[in-house]
Amino acid sequence: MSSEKDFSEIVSGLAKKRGFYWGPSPEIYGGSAGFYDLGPLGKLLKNRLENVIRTSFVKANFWEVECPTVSPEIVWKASGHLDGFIDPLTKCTKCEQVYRADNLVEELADGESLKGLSLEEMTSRIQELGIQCPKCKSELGSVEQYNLMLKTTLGLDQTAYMRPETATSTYLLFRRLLTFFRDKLPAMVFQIGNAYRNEISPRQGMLRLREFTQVEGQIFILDADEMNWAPYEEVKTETLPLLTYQSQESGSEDVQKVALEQAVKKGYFQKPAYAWCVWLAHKIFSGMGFDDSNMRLRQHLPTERAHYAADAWDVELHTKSFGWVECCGIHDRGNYDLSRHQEFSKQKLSVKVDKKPVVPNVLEIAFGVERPLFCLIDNCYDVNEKGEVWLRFPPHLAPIQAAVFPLMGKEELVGPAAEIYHDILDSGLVTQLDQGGSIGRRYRRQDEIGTPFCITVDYDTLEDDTVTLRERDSMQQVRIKRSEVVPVLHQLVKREITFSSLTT
RNA sequence: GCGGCCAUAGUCUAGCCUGGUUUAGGAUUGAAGCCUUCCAAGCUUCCGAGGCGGGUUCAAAUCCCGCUGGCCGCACCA
Repeated sequence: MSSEKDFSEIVSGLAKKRGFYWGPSPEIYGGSAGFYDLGPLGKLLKNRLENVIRTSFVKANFWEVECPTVSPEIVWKASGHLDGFIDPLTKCTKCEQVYRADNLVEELADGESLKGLSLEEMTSRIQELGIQCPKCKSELGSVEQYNLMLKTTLGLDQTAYMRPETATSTYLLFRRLLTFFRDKLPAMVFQIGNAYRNEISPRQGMLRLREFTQVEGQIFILDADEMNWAPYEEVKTETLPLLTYQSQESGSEDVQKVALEQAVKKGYFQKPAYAWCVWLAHKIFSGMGFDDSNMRLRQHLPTERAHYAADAWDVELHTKSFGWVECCGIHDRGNYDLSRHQEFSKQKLSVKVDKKPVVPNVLEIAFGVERPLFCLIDNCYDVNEKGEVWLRFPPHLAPIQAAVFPLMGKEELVGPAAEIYHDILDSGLVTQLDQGGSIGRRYRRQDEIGTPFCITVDYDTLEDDTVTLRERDSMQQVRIKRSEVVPVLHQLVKREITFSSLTT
């Protein structure tokens, strides 16, 4: 087995070679870290993941919205991103090493903290404490803020920011949504769209991007409903692969399969509605091709979680490139966001409960699409001792679902192959017609981009109207009637039948 | 952002140290053709490269500097 670093390069090499993703973009100008282009196959794959996500949310009674990616400064003032999500940085005046001012103080001065101080106060506090650059013992410069939002300007002079999360833009719709949902809570909406973070130094390719597609599902919900949640009752006997904070503190990475209701009983989840959100996140990731052998739900340690959060869990996926990768957060945001926007916008963002105004809580499922996209390619990568490569995508996620070949490039075989190709295309599947090179080479090409099924037209086809259907993973073939090609492919892709059922 | 290492066709790589011998070599992929009745077969032909910008020199892929990007370590990842 190759080292972890080597493997991520193998994955990226294949992705680049076969048109999954390219970068950093713009490549012909040298590229900017944290930006990638999706090639034709990568875009198909991403669309398939987004379709799974969209379908899962819709089936769970969420409604989709889309908001602008740019909002004026006040929005981010209210959300807390402008003041709260800055990093106070200080730079050594001599060696130019940059430090997080708050971390540096907590580390070097016992019991001291910069929490709640202004930038000027932080600077003078560091001087008072006599803190110097740990590296070269020189004086540190003044504390400055580094905001992770990308700044822009609307019109001539209105300051605005690219959204660092889609969630905030969804919250701004609360009054409209309340009307749409006819004043009834809970209200469930989701958004799939781009978000932007001006990372100081993006690394690890597709895992840390400055522009990425975010998915965020929101439930606007009242206290009482959080504890009494009908959808939870329907799934509470299902099990989830949990890694609790207690096991982590005891140094264990062992996942326990725990039924949802057991997890609530044991206090891993405080609220049934939150537990259901964790279940839904797990279900969405299962649909995206990950199973419990490479997925776990990890509870945040008490030190990691925000002070107001009773429950805090992540979905993590295991990769051969980077080990466990954090891919999704399930958050109990309380009523912080709506309260803040109510305060800043002077608009009423409450509902009446027992004749009193109450600002609802928000439960959130949040993740980026590019991370599971990368993890799926990583997980599906397979290579044999001859160096032949397979991407073993589940059929419903494969960019190209079926390829059609004439056994040889003869006119009498190419004609029928082209007809079958068009039939498959018309039926709504993505397919490819390939007559270049030997038949073996063409099978291999499709293996390498993860096409689960290939159809080959040979001389028997001209006699008895049958074709061979070849499965990627087993490399087995079966003859089926030409008229069955389209329906059989659809059944295979939807996993209604297995390939082996055709061979008996 | 700091330190170390690095950057040659789509991909992997040779040459660089010791400047001229190179029309930058190979493998693989890709395209066209021949052959071929099912798993990267064979033969022929073809496409395709020293990141960007400066400097040194008669001459730079080769030496030097800057930028950009990558990897590793540190920091960062709300």
